[in-house]
Amino acid sequence: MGANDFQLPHFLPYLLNQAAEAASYEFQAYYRARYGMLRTEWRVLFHLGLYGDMSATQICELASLHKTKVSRAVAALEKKRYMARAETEADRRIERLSLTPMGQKVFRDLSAAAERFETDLMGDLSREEVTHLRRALLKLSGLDQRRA
Amino acid sequence: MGANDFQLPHFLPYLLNQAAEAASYEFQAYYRARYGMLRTEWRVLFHLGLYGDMSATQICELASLHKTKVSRAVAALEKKRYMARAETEADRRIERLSLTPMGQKVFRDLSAAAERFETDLMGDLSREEVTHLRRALLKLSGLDQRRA
DNA sequence: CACAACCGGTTTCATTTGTAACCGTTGTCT
DNA sequence: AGACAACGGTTACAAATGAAACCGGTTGTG
Repeated sequence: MGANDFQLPHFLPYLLNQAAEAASYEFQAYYRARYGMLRTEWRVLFHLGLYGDMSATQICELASLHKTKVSRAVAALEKKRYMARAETEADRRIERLSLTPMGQKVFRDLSAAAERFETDLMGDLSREEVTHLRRALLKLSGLDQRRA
Repeated sequence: MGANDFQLPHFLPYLLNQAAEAASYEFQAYYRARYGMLRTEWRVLFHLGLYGDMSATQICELASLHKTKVSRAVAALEKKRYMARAETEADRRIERLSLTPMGQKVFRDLSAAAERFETDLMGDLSREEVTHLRRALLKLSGLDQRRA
C-alpha cells in the first residue's frame, strides 16, 4: 500500500478520462465544424433521433445531464431549426421535443459519421477486446442499471 | 449499416465519457471538499508528486493539458502553498516546480484516497476484467505510445 | 551584433459551465 | 376551494474553459 506503487497511467479515473477525451476528439471536431454543435447538443439530438420524441426531463434522465445544460442545448438546436417544441395538452409544463426534417437529416449524417469514427477507433482493438471493454464500461458507468 | 443498429450505450466515445464521469465523481468530491482543488490542480499535483520536480511545459506534455490550464492550476496551487516555483539559472524562462512539504502531505493523502476510490470502483469487476480494461484504455488514450 | 523567429509562461476576452433563484403549472392536503 | 409543496423548464450570476494575443528570454542567422 502507500503512494509508492500508485501510478497515474494505472489510475482508472484518469485513464478513463484520457481515453474518453482521445476517443471523442475527432467526432467532436466533425460535428463542431460541420454543424456548429456542442457536445450536449448532439447528445440531445441523438436521444431524439434514436428514441423518438420526448421531454427535456426525460433526456436529462437518460443522458445524466443537468437540466440547465439540456435547456440550453434545446434552445440552440431550436435556433438552428434542427428541433421543434410542442405543448402537451395534458400538462402544459411539459414540452414535447421532436426533430425537424432538417434535424433528422443532420442526425442521419452524424450517425454515419459516428459509426465511421468508432470503427476507426476500434482499429487498435480486437473484436473480443471491444466486447469486454463495452461490458466493463457499462458497469462502471451504471448505464446498465438505469436502462431497460 | 445505417443508423438503425446504432445505439448510444454502444457508442464508445459516449460510453467512455459516461464511465469516466461516473468514475471520477467521488474522488472529485473528495479533493474538492477537502482541499478546494480543481481537476487540473490535482493532476498537476500528482505529476509533481509522482515524477518529481519539473516545468509547466513538461506537465503539459505528460498530461496532455493546454498550457493555460496548467498555468492557472500552478498559480492556484502556489496560492494554497502546496507548490513553489524556482528560477532555472540556465534558462530563465523555465520555472522548476516542486511541492512544498504541505503539498507533499496533501499528495500523500490524495494518493491514498485515490487508491481507495479505485478499489471501490473495481468492486464490480473481476481482476482479469480490470487488466483488460486498463490495456484497452491505454491503447485508446495513446498513453502507451507517449510514455517511456 | 542586430534582428527575427521561437519558446516558456501569463493575461485577456469570449464562450461554456455550474449553482441557485425564479416563473408558471400541477398535484396534494385539509 | 385555498394554501402550499413539487415539478418542468428558464434565467441570472459566478466560476471555469479555450483561443489568441502578449511579454520576456533565448536561439539562430545574416
